[in-house]
Amino acid sequence: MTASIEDVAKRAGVSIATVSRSLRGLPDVAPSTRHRVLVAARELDYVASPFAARLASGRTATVGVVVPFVNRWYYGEFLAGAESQLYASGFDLLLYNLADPDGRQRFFTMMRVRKRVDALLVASLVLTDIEADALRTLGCPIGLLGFARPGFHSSRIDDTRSARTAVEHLLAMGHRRIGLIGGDTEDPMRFTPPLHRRSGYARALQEAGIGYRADFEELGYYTVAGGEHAADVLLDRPDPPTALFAESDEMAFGAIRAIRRRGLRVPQDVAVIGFDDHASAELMDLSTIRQPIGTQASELTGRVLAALSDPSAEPFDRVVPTELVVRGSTNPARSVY
Amino acid sequence: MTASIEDVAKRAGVSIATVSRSLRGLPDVAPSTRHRVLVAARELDYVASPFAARLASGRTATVGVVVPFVNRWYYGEFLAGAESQLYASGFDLLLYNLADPDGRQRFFTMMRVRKRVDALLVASLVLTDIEADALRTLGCPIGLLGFARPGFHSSRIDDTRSARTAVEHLLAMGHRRIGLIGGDTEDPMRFTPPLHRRSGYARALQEAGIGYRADFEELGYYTVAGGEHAADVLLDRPDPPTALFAESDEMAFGAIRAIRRRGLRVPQDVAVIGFDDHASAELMDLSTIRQPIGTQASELTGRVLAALSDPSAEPFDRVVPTELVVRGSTNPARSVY
DNA sequence: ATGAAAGCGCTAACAG
DNA sequence: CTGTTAGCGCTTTCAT
Repeated sequence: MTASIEDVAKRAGVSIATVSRSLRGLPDVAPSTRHRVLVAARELDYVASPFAARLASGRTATVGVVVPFVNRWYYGEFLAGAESQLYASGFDLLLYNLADPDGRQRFFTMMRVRKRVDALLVASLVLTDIEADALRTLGCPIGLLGFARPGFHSSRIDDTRSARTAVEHLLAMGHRRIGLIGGDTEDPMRFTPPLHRRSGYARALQEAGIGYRADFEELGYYTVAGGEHAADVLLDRPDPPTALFAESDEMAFGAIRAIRRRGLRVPQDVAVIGFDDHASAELMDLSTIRQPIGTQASELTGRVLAALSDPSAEPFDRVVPTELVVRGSTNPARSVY
Repeated sequence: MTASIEDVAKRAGVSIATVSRSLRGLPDVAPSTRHRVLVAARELDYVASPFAARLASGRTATVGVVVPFVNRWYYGEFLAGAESQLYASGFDLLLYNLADPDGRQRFFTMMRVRKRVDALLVASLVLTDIEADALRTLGCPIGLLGFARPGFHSSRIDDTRSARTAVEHLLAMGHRRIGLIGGDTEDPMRFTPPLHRRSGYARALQEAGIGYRADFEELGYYTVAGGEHAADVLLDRPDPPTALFAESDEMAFGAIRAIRRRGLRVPQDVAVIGFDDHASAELMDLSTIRQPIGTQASELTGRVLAALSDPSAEPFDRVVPTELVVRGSTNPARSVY
């Protein structure tokens, strides 16, 4: 088998306790001793067994990361941010992909994470009380991406304010009939965004003195196909909207497609604004709200790791700013085509 | 603290060995005894400490998954496939995102995976001999996604054959001047695809009796922006191509954009075909080669897990079929707009 | 500054 | 079928 701490101890002529101290960079080791240990370890190509260390120390040096869908752009970005920081800090990253309501249920009832992680990062889930309780029983710091909840750390954007900004931009471009393509607030996966983005939309209209019209709202289910269908429905109205606000870029892409398929032009006939600044938004020349996922990911990860060293640390809730990005889908002057 | 195996043993009035057997479903336990143990465990809300079990058994019940970029569509799909299978099989998934050449180097020199996994899944990396050796020292089954290598398991598509199919489609549509937007075969991240997709392109032209033209080949670096620039260069030639084969859909998206920005139409003025069947390919109405990532992921994961129970299992190399998907970017009759 | 020794919470022979 | 007993390879007091 591979070398153990005892082999290193023998070779360096010290006790295993000293090897442990030396290798972990603990104080109270004579420089010369440490050097000897380091050399011996290198010569034996020694790596400490993480499991033995975890069992003995009670720390797992592992952080669990829970995402609704690994294969969606947004969560990929989040993972990239979290991973690099965790790796650099010496933590292992245990991935949990919920994938669907079943997977979500399985995750929260089995709680396989138990005894496996020092901390947990959870992305974009509107937790039920039961789920929140399940997480609390882990007894470890937990970071929430996208929404706040008492007792948890969080990093997020102001969805309401940002949605309002998007709609205000449409208003500023002269639109008065503005449709909404949203998510299902009753969706079994219960995402965060739909709730607040929708109210931001409503607020902007209200402040502009425009009455809310239920027939200008349609579900797009946060997918391209859903957005396409929603736009079709909205544009079939007798008095169709001249602009559409989609709660996600994916839905906006679908909307653009629906508009073009009707032989209409974006933005001259119908303007479209999305939300997220998806990697393809620039390609689609889509105006949108840019949110810094990397920033949210690293701040969240950083604070959760900090909470590990200082458990008395205040739970924090960071709201990072978003930015309106105007492209050709709302302003013909900006069109790249 | 939380309940340990001893607490369960006491409560059930048996030895810890019996608890261990009962909970793991091992044979040679009286049904009544097992039942008593199960009840006691449930009452105490007991979960075995994975680290203690790993230390004692030598098995980690963990699989490492290495991807070049978590935040790219292709790897998200791969992860989704691998995760669901690993989770279902009771394995933890340790994620490693290389992100850039530095990260890659760090991964292969530090080899932090050592002593942490029972098996490893590696996506799309053309391994150097040194890297391959580093992996071999892990002494565990290793599955490669996207390319084969002696001593490793693999699941992949036939890139050469598929690229040929793509170009043959262009030829069938009457094109004779076909440009290539490819990846850098000298790229520090050393992806698999560029090598073979390029040769498939060359082969198709050759068989059609069309000479290879170096000035019809341009690097797109597997990004949208790169594809856009490459298309611009190609279309600036005195005698520009009438069709473009991009080695990835992302590059094809960029190419389409470049074409439209010149006021030209796809496919009437310049046809475009990509590769992958990216989630946005349908949206962009892009003809492409569809490859079943989910199938590759699950077959690879399955075989690697099988190798765990039967280490003498033959290394396997599975080539899964791809499919030409014709859309509006090569055939106006298929256009959805 | 260093070592001895007692665990950490399991699994895996080996008895019986 | 069940219990006893060694470890697994570390970390962590507590001495010295």
